[in-house]
Amino acid sequence: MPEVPLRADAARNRTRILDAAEAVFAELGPTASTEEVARRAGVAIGTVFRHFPTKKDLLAAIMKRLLAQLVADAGEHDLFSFFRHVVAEAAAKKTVADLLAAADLDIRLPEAAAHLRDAVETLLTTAQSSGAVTSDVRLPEVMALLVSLCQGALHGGWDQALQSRILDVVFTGLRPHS
Amino acid sequence: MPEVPLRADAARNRTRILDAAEAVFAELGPTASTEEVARRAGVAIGTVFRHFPTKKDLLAAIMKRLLAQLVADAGEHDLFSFFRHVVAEAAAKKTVADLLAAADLDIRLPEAAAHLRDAVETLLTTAQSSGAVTSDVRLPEVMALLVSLCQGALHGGWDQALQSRILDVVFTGLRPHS
Amino acid sequence: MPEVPLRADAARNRTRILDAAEAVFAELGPTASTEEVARRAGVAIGTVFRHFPTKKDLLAAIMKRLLAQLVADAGEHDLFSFFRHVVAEAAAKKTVADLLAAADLDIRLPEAAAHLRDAVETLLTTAQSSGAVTSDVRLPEVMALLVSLCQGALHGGWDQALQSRILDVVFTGLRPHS
Amino acid sequence: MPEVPLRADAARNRTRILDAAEAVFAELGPTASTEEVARRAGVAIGTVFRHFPTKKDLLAAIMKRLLAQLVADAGEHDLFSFFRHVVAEAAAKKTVADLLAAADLDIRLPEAAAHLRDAVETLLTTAQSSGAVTSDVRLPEVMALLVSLCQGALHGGWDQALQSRILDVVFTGLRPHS
DNA sequence: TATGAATGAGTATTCATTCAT
DNA sequence: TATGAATGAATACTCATTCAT
Repeated sequence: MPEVPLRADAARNRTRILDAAEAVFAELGPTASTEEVARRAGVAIGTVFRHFPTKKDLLAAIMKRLLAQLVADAGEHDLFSFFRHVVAEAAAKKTVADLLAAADLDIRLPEAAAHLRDAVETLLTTAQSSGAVTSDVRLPEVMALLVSLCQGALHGGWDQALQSRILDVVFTGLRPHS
Repeated sequence: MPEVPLRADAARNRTRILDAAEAVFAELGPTASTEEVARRAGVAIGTVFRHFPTKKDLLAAIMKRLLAQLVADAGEHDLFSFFRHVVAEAAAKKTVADLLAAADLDIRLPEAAAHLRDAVETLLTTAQSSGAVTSDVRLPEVMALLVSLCQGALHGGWDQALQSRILDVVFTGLRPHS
Repeated sequence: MPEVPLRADAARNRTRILDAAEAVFAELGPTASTEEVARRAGVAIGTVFRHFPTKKDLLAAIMKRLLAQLVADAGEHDLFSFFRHVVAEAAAKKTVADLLAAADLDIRLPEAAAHLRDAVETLLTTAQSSGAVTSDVRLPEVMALLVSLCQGALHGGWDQALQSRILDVVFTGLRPHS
Repeated sequence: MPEVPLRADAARNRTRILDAAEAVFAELGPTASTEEVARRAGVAIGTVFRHFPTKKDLLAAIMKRLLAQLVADAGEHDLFSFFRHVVAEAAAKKTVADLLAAADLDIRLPEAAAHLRDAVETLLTTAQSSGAVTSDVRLPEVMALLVSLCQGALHGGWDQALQSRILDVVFTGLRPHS
């Protein structure tokens, strides 16, 4: 939702660049070169910098988009299935986790981060109301576990079965216990 | 434990460099320059490269030492307190988590990684025998949770209380449940 | 005085751009970006390049206009007051001096330069006839002194009083001496 | 006179680089690329930046050396012949004038600039004592005239004879007048 | 004719690594 | 063996200029 609507071609390039950047940083980590992003997007380097004046801006834009997507996804999940979904995404896209965790996320993207927190809070409250999750836990530790698991999934190369068993441990920890 | 024993001064330099590198990478992340490591170690850059022909080698050496330390620490802990210990270390030293998680850890340091796995396996078996941990869980998910929490601690800036609540969720998930 | 008369709006843009360029280069020096000129003129970058196909052309056009203005001013001055006027302008507008001095001025703007020379020659002749200036000096050194003082004023940041004392030395040098 | 004496090879390179830089900037102006300086000096680009961490530092170093040379030269001249000498140098080396005039000279090289001012002051005082220069003029205007003439010589492409006639005007202006 | 997005060569600077002293 | 100067590839970013809309 850009403040000034872009020309059609500019908008198309913006998207292309974001897509390419997401892929490149997912594959090669955040030290990948902007030149590589341009190459993969099929545009000249200047075009990348016209859209994102700084590499940091480019990274921030990716984060923003990813977080917004997660927030949108939250609507179709309960807390546990949202965990599964996010962790699966993280395993696939390096960036999800890297960026979820970016130290300065709150600094650079306070709104986007807050939205995600809100979405998870809703899921948590619902889950607690329905008795699926113990009322002992609060939002911060739930967010922290989500982030941790993403990071783990990212670096760990877990297979499907293992991922499941890991999440089961955490879910058990979140359920009400006598 | 070098195969050919080093001259005393060379050995001293090796240690100095490792110490400096640990500190530098902990502070500035793995993109910190080798030059900075040399400066902090009080040796010339050439000396660093004589001992560790590659930056990767230097990073690997740090990992190896850190893992060895963790293995040694394992002896004085039960599974839960070991979790607490490792996570606390990770929060303090960027490197612990970064390196625990390094994708190519198994590839580059297969032995060191195996040793840590063995140590955790011992703790796990003991914990299961004593009934502290459910016999449902197996080593891989325990390792994965440990790694995930380290990563989370690293990037999350958790305070003491939050860290405690997070671990409680996981511990509950690991305990036997009716 | 374009050879083909411009449409009214095009002419207006041309002037706007020249005004903006003069201001921008005066403030930021000749390394200021053409984009900044466009911004300040309130036109798109393409418009600047349509009117002045090259940055050099834009600079040349400014020079031309400035020189023409100086020539016009000459009519209202004697040699000494003209010196004062030009030097004061130079102190105010970086460009006057920079451009007066541009190495390729004669090459790129032979006519405009010749006109200025003519104007100064008239002033000089008049001054010599009236006995205000020694008949020993000739046009080239007078022009050279004028250019030098402009350059000096430009870079020197002279205050009013100093500027006066500097000019006094030169004027004394130009006056008839027993 | 570096604080820490350099290794012989490093010192040799430092000089080479300064020489090359002086030539390059003289020819192509201060926008010439550092790469060109390296090429002309016969060293790799990294070497230039090891010696002068910033392009500004390199320019400052040239200035410093040039100013020091001028100060040294002052000892062998009276005021008028010093003027001649400096102006002749400026005509030959773009840099002398450019740098003499550098807006931030006082900011970046206060000592070097002060030394030159001192040297000229000595020459001026002597000239005034001997009656060669009027006691009306003071140091600031003398410095300003020197700088202006350098700038003029730099950009003007004056031939020998013209240079002489220009200086004669200024010298006449400086002499005692009835 | 005006717009402003796209191009791409060019520039300062960094840093792992090599090698002469 | 240690030193630290030299190397040079790599990288983020700029800006004059072109061209599709």
